Amino acid sequence: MKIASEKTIERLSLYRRLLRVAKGAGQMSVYSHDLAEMVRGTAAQVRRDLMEIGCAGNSKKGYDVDNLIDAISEFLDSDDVTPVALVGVGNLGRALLQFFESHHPKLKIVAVFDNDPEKSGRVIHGCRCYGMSEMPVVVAGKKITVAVLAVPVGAAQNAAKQLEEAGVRGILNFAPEPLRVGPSVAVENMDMTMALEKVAYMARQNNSKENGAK
Amino acid sequence: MKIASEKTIERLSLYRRLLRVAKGAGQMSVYSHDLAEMVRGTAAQVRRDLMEIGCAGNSKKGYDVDNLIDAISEFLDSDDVTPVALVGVGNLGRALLQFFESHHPKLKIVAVFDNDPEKSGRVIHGCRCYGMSEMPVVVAGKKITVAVLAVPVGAAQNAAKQLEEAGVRGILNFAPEPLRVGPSVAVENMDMTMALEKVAYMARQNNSKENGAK
DNA sequence: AAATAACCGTGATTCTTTTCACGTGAGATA
DNA sequence: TATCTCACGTGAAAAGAATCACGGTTATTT
Ligand SMILES: NC(=O)c1ccc[n+]([C@@H]2O[C@H](COP(=O)([O-])OP(=O)(O)OC[C@H]3O[C@@H](n4cnc5c(N)ncnc54)[C@H](O)[C@@H]3O)[C@@H](O)[C@H]2O)c1
Ligand SMILES: NC(=O)c1ccc[n+]([C@@H]2O[C@H](COP(=O)([O-])OP(=O)(O)OC[C@H]3O[C@@H](n4cnc5c(N)ncnc54)[C@H](O)[C@@H]3O)[C@@H](O)[C@H]2O)c1
Repeated sequence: MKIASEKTIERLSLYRRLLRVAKGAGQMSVYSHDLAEMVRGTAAQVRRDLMEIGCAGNSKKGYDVDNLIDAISEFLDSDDVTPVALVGVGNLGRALLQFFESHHPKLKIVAVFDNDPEKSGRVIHGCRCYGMSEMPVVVAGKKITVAVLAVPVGAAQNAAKQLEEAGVRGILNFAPEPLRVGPSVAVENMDMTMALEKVAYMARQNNSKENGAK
Repeated sequence: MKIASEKTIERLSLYRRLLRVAKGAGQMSVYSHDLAEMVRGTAAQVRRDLMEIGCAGNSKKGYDVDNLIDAISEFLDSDDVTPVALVGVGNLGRALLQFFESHHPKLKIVAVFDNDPEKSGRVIHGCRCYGMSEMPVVVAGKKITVAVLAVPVGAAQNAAKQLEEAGVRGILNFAPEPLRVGPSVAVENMDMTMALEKVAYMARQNNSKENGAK
């Protein structure tokens, strides 16, 4: 399968979600400009993204919603459910566990890890919690390749290392700290502190634009 | 003050955080390549970013850590503490509330809103919870311009509208749904579903790269 | 059946962001 | 003091992403 740019992948994920709600509302087909409007982008870009995954519409009815969803799914998803590990079951970890429990058909959290001995062995939201030392065998046993990392800052780098060694190839990192891992591990950072600082900055720009300051 | 690209702003936020830990470890100065290594970028880019905010180092000792932190802070932060609102105090909202309570000197959540009458009037993590109808007066009264949005999908667009009307100029949105707001409101999406799909995709790429499939 | 209109597919273009690479200057070395 | 080294500052080149714009196709209208 061809490879697409990260930006395109992000947008495809978005398109699919919006297409699903459109489908739920009974819509059978969409135009590129409809999709564009939904994601606040341009029609040309939508068409380009869809072209990347070799997806054709026709000129009078646009794209068939079902087709599109299937095409995007074939591109983004693996054929079977992808097992995911969660590391760190604190406030955020628990929220995430519950959130992903329901929201995704193809991504399933199948194991959680925590170094708190209180938690080891317990079942949280239907997931057995393992100690960190059990990671290699559990990860290998369940063929886990993707992990969500929600441990405190100081512990993130180390946990990432352990995950890498256990065979994980993609980490969604919530700790506000860049991870050092080998080139065969993809890391995506969800840095909320950064995000909030950014909106605060931009809000201030907007504000002073309004209030006179040229 | 000059305007910088969003990417630059993101990196500045990251630099500052890493500089603070370096400072905590007693380091007095850094070279551009040190910073670059920390953020997994290039030295040239670090220098360019710092140039943007008019920040000079000298050739033998690099950049002074204290100076840099101050320069970035002057650029990113407002002079006084920026008051922030949180809308939606569910699982995620509570975690965020607790998280930001401690972690940031210049951004402070000063009010939370929820439409659950159970929560109205209660104090959660030191924050008074208001009903949605009280938003206009509270936001105006506390001069809030930035909000964190953590309500369920169906409610996000509406809440965003209310925030906009109340005077908010920047929204950090956790609902997996693009918001339609006017051009004077900056929106930053924290779309975890998208992020997880993305790492899963990339992990799969990495995996098949390793296992033969050219 | 010809004309019209709307929208897709995509080469070419423009705009943005990143990287290169080299002149400069400050301290170390001899 | 002269030279050497190393990192900064930055114009120029390269790479990457978004937009433009137009030919082609398909349904509808006259
Ligand atoms: N809470 C939030 O809303 C929020 C927001 C943004 C970022 N974060 C980040 O997410 C991470 C987790 O936040 P949280 O609020 O859930 O923290 P938390 O303290 O509530 O939970 C951390 C969990 O990790 C476990 N843990 C600690 N050290 C560990 C280790 N070495 N190995 C394995 N597990 C370990 C703890 O037992 C605990 O269960 C932190 O890095 C935090 O900065 C949290
Ligand atoms: N929980 C997670 O880890 C997680 C992860 C990613 C994204 N999200 C998103 O964040 C949002 C919140 O998630 P959550 O898990 O905290 O949900 P939740 O159901 O636990 O909390 C939602 C809160 O919003 C309040 N609310 C509902 N309708 C409202 C309205 N119209 N106006 C004001 N408040 C209203 C509810 O009373 C509740 O307190 C959702 O959009 C979810 O998709 C959550």
